[in-house]
Amino acid sequence: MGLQLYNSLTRRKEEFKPLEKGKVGIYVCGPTVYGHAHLGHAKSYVSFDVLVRYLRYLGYNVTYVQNITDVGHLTDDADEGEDKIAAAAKREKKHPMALAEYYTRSYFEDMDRLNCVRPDISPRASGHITEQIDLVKTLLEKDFAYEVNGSVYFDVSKFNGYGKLSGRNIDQMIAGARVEVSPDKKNPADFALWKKAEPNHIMQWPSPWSMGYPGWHLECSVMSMKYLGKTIDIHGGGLENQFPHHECEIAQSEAANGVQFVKYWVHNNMVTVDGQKMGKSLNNFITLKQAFSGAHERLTRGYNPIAVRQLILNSHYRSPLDFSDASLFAAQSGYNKITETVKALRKAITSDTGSRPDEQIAEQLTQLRQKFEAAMDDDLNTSIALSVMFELVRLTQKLLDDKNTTAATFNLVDVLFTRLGGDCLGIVEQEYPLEGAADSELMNKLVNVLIEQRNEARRQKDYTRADELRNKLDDIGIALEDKSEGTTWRTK
RNA sequence: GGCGGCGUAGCCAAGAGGCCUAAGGCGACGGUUUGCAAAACCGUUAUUCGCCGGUUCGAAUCCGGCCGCCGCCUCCA
Repeated sequence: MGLQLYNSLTRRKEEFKPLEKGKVGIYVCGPTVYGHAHLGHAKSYVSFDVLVRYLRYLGYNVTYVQNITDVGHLTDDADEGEDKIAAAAKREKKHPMALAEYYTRSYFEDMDRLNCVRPDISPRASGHITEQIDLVKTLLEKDFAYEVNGSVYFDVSKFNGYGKLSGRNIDQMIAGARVEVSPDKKNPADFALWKKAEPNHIMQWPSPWSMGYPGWHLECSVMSMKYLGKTIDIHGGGLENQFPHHECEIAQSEAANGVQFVKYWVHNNMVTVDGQKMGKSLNNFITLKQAFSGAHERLTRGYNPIAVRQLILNSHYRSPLDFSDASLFAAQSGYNKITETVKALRKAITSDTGSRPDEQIAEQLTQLRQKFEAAMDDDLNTSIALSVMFELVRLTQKLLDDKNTTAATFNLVDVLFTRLGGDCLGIVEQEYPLEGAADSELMNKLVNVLIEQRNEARRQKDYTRADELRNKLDDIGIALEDKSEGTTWRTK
């Protein structure tokens, strides 16, 4: 069957076929870096990360491009308003480029923690001004655009495919327009390709029309073309960008090149927090740093970034996802279960090279792998893929209880955890640091001193003392577990 | 006003005409284990898929109506 992807352009699942055999070019709309990344970014970029990972698992040579928007994205509608970066820079009293750099780093940091693979290319809009000017020139030459007072607009009426992605028609939108239309525009749906800057605007560049800056939609077209070609395999982004952003990208790209811009449009759905749209005014706006640390009044604790990732993968990328403390808590428990199982499994793998894997188990593992792949092939059904991981957890625990399980069998199981849970889903790590996550060896030694004290008390049958030690550690978030091979600890 | 989505157990969430007397996770409860716990394991937890009607031999899945929730259309991932 092969990978089926839901294509927003055709509104149905289609078999994925790359333009060039064995190779995939994918462009994903990146963040506008004027603030820390939030839960919405997490859902979006984890979803596309899994797509990229799965394409690579299938053997494709993937080029993953994700832009960084550091200029041109306005705070207001109808191409009026301020530049988001400029506005935030003023607020934080920073140079716009310093602000963009700061939040770009913050973004990568958060994405790293979510275990998202870095894009192959992370182009900045501000680094592609000349290319953007060139595209505007082409559109003017081909009469798809017009200049007014130093600004250039795309003439939507000249491009008859406008609306094909979002299923809208221009007349409808004019009727429903709630915004005061710029007097410069011929048609309310026209959008800015180049904006003339006010003299005090820091970010401005010379162009044939004015000192100014590019319109927001332009950067994606330009950078997509530059790094992946005039027609690309996959373009991803959030559903809210389907209109107008992606619609505008299609218009300007196809008008300029005369060929199809994108073969498969993939859109992921939005998040809500406690059942409502996430917004600063609702006090439910949660950044990733807050989710990881727990520093938000809606959260009772901090959550492991991979647990956040796992929660995202628990539902389908095209379904909306509601974040709540309860859903995060549930994901954290599930994440712990998988992680602890993998750790125990890896501990059980010895250097015994002579053993052979159990054939029945090998057969079961093959079936699990097939179920996983079938789920992922079906438009990335990560919910089922994740359930396979839990089936694997149960099987592993059974094998761990069985003294006859060979090292070779454990190895086979680990291969599945590593390939499916690790490479594809990104929830199983290659290596886990010391017991207790990010803690130092010193910490480990320290806790072991206390464990030794408690075990001494237990030997003396002084259970009051033993329980007191355990409770005190529990209070500071360290859980002790007495196992047949000794007492272990982990952070909660 | 225009466009779209959703409503499945206490909670999250798959399933999209017969394999469903409905995956998986969380939680809860009972058991095994334990000094007691924890973790792990075993078992229980929806005869039913918002409501009402229809199509069909057969519907959670298709159609119609109603109710409820949400999103986009304006910056957002």
